[in-house]
Amino acid sequence: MAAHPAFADWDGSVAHARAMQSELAQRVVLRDGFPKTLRTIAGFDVGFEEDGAVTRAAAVLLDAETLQPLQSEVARIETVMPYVPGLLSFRELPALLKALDRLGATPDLVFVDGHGIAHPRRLGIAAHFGVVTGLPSIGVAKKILVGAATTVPHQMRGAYVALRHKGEQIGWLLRSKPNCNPLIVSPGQHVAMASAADLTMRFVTRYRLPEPTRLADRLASRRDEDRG
DNA sequence: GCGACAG
DNA sequence: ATCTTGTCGC
Repeated sequence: MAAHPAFADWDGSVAHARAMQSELAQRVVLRDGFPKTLRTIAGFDVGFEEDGAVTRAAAVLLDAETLQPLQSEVARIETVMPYVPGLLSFRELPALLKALDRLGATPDLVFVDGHGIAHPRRLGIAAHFGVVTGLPSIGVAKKILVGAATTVPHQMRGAYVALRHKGEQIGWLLRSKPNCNPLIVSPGQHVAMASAADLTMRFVTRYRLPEPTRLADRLASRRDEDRG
């Protein structure tokens, strides 16, 4: 099934995938582990072609200071698994890792479209990506998978409220843009809960999505009649 | 048992 | 995720 070494020991079953998530979740560290001054950051997202038969991942490297894109890569692989809520990383991570490979560079921080620890077993695709690569990561999703917030964030840009699940905070609902649905931001690897929202807002310009994820989104989807 | 369910 | 034009609201 999966062709990437990170999935070499997976027997292909849903049960084993869940067990692997629980084990990998133990390795997630919620402590800021990135340079004080970010040099480069990257955004990752996935899209599909050929009716889902082909998985296409996009990676965009940006200058953390100017937010200007420095490099863009698109990787394609044969789709390895259907979409199953909670097991998204087993479907999309192989392609994302290939895109990171093509990037060659080592960004100081990575943003992945999807959840970090805001997941049933605390291992959303951004957290999985971080544990496997060792890179600091943050998950930026558009919808909640699990958990709930007591209130909604104020309409002011940058406002946020906690997303909780089973007695613990698993992320934030962040109003990145006024009058737009809040983003669900959660730490992946080497990022503290308290820093996740700030770090994300740091890269939001005039759109709902932060630049890293927004640019990767355009490349992964077929909106920008593409390249690669 | 019944719904909810990232992309 | 993906198929797709116009339209309402800030």
